[in-house]
Amino acid sequence: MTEQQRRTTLIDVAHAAGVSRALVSIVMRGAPGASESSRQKVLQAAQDLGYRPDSRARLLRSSRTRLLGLSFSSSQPFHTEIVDAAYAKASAKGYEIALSAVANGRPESRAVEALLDVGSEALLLIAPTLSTQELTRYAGQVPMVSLLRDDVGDRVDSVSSDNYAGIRMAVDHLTSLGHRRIVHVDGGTAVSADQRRAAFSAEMLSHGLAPVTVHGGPNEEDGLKAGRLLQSDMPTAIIAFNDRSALGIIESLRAAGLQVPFDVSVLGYDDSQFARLSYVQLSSVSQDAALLAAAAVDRAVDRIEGTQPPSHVVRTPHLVVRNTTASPRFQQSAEAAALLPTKV
Amino acid sequence: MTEQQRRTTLIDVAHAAGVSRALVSIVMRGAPGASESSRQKVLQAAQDLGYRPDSRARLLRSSRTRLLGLSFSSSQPFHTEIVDAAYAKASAKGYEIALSAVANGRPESRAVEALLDVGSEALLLIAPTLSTQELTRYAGQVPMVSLLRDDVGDRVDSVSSDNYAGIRMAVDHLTSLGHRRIVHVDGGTAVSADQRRAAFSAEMLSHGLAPVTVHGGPNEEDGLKAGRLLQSDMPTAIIAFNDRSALGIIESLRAAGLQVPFDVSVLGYDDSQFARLSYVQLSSVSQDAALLAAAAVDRAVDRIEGTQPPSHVVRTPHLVVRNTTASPRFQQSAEAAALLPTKV
DNA sequence: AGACGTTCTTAGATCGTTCTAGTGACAATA
DNA sequence: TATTGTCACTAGAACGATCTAAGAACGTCT
Repeated sequence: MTEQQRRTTLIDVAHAAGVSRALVSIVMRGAPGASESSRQKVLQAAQDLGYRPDSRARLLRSSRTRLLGLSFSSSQPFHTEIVDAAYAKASAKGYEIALSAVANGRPESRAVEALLDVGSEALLLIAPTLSTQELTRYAGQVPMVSLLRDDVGDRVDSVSSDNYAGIRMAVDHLTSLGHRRIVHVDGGTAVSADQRRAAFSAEMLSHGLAPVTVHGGPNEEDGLKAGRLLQSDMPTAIIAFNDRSALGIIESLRAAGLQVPFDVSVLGYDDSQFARLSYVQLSSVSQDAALLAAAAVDRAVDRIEGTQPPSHVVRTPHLVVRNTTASPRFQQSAEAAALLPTKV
Repeated sequence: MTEQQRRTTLIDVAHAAGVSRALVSIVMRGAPGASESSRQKVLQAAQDLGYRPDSRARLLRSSRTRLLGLSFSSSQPFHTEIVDAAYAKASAKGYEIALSAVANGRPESRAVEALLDVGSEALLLIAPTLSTQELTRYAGQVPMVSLLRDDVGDRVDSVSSDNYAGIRMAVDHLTSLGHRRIVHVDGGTAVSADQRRAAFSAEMLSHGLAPVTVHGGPNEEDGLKAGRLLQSDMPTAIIAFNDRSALGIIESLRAAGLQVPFDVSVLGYDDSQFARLSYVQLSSVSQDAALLAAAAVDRAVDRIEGTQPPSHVVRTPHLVVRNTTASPRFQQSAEAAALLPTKV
């Protein structure tokens, strides 16, 4: 048979079980008000017919889809780590996740509208690039939670990681290792890049150090280019905008015959899969994707089920020290020198 | 106002424009049967009220969602390249894409059912791991297209890349460079791994060479481990299961002080983003994600809109030679030797 | 026996669309 | 003038679920 068989509906099940539609509905959604015997009868019939409730019809009537819309950027592996964690958390709370990717030629607004069309009860956006105005407009239709970005106005929830704290940890870590010439390869126009750049400047100044920032971006090639630029005047430590950039930077150092961390220390950001690869072992500032995602799902569900106002959750990241950061060479010799009596 | 405003519906627009629901419906879906003047009136009213049709209701009635379900594995960057291309193609054909990820703790069946619940008219599965039986069962409900895997029974469409041809190209390329000791680091239990392993054996034998295969897997760590195993008896060329594995292999060679491609040639598979990174420049067998995705979307739409039977499309991959393959050293000296008069 | 309270069950309205089968109006044809 | 045809428009029934309100059935208490 080539033709697609008609979908089995409540009515079919009701017929088979010899009861009314309404009773089947009650049983299917586990509502109270059905005797154990008829419950069994109905479940059996549903099972036999392979019945699956039609979520469109269900939603149309009840305006509940138990669906959370999640938009992410397909080119950012770190985003997919958040996606994974969000799935787990949502499913634990009895929600499904509808995914929509932001890709080349597919702006965030398209992604958002696709998610709304499909019936999402709340929207989670990873590092949204929409203007606060646009976000606010969408937030009128459905609760919205922004991940990794917190300047989203007061109608939109946000769950983000404290970029200032993260950069502070990074700088503290490196200075405590003895580094003084530290460069930040920034994220260019990426979300959070401004905050991290500002945080870097502030933190370096507070250590009495010169904050040198070079232009970078969110991926390997950006890091590679920035690394080449630094060739002529190499610092002893580099704080990258993220792990991918850090990989590019490390590669440029390798090409220049420099060893990490012996000659130069490199610190990433995100603590993504890359960082954990056994041959990379990148020291990195972890935003903990899983916790971030879980918090965002919690927020979304709270907003859907309660009447709480939007809130802004900021998590403090933590530092994961692996094998790409160490004391600078000159520092070691300087320390050695310090052990000697000072000859004026 | 904290409360969520009620959705604007056809009725609201009809009121505002002073016409009937039905006419608004006609205008909104661009159907013939409305005068230009009232068309304008309705569009204006819809615009003013910010009306967006409710796809659930629309679908419920018309059983058309113009939605294609696409499942992918969140941990495979190559899959997200396909996702990107599928979005572009689908949107060109007037379809939206519903995404569902296969992740840790989220089996493919969950992903598939989520896509069905949301109203997908056809399903595209990237490298499905479901049994042929299960696939066939789902295919009874909705057209299904398998990507990158072709042994899916005759009820399911498939769009795949010819693994035999791909491996043949790989082996031919390396042998023509002069390699004779070529090892395949396989994909373990991954989809397509069997075919590539078999193809490798067949092709090597047809060249009169010994087919040596070592156990690997689909990611960097797998490649790394396999590379270490090879240390004791290093071939002159390695064909990896995919690019990620190739990266791990290269890393293991680097660690052992071997240079690619000077000491050992390494060939990847997929021609993914990784391969194209300027500091990697991996030679690789390209399956051309964009074309594969486009073909799969075409198939799905054909199945939805026509009554064609399932078919199996097999595309021939092509080789992209970059900087990780070259003639082996000993071969060069052998060639040099060949130039000399043979001393018996 | 009748009134009453539970518990189980059902009819019918409803959600926001699309679709079928009309109704009117107006021009063209006989 | 009556008939036919076209075109713009509309009323009302779907679609497959949920939900409300009300009807059976049954036991318990006066």
